[in-house]
Amino acid sequence: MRLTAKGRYAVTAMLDLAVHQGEGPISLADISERQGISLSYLEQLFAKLRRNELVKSVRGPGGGYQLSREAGTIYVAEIVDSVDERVDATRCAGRANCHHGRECLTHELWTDLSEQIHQFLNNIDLASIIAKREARERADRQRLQQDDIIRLPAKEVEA
Amino acid sequence: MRLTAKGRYAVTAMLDLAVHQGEGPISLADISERQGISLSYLEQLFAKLRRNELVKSVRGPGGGYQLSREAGTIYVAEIVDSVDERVDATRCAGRANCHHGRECLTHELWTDLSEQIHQFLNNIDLASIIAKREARERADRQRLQQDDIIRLPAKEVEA
DNA sequence: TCAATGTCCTACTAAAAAGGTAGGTTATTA
DNA sequence: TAATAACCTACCTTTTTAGTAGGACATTGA
Repeated sequence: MRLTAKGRYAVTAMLDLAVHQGEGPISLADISERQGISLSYLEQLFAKLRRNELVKSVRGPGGGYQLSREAGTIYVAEIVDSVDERVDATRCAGRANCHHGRECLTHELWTDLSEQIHQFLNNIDLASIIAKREARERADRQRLQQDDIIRLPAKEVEA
Repeated sequence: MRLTAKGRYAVTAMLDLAVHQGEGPISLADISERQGISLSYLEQLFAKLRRNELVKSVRGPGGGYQLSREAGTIYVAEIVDSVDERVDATRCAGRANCHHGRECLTHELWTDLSEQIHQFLNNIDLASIIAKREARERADRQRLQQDDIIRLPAKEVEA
């Protein structure tokens, strides 16, 4: 599991699509402007996202991209994997200095951990990221209203 | 949160230390041989790990490195952060095209997610990675013994 | 029909990061 | 005092990142 700027761009762009879902196809030019990612770079990323069937495209004027599935069924791990194409492995399998069997121990520990991270990201879908944020904003607004009504000193509200 | 080979090397090396904890200082040469990471590269990584007080060193013959704390109190996120020194930000804060406020939405969604990942890795300590593996191995061994005794067909055991 | 708008595709490139070399100095031990 | 191993700095090669350039193809609407 790698997690670089490339993956971040892809997730950000997919979130952008999710947020504007239902407004018809979204052009990469729009995303480029909104998210500050170069158009050509987005094109390369979306070529991969399309090959992995995470988005579908509409060509021609008024065209653009849409999520190919519901935002609630697209998981972060899929997105990251699509654009990052794990060269990975790096296993000591073919290594000369890894002959005693027990030596591989921590290598395997790492792959175990890596698998945990992957599963974690495989449980976070686009819709829930958006929902989580909206819930937080609602809570923030409510807290502010309470402040207005009860006029608690700021310090107590913090806690 | 970045997650590259660099971070993997660091975590792997730290796991190696954790596994050999109690055997006195472990030299980087040992880790280099066991894990297949170049000595000089390890030196660079451990300079950072030491600055972040995750390991302590003993110089001279018989010297090496040891975890500065119990393996159960060292978390993966700390290790990754130590060596990866997030250039990060990449926030649109100073961006020209990010003026309408609402435009930043997905940027913020990403940082939210990033924070989630960070918290996840901040809850996994070295000892628990090792423990989890040992538990699994015990389970595997027991299953094998059961096979021996009951002689179930392999297919049923799988399920 | 044709110009505009978009995806789609390939090749190239500048800059940064990853990963590794080289060549030391310093502290410690036997 | 020789060997060991941390510690430090500068450099270098390769890979990856992020972006450019230039176009072909599909679709729309004027």
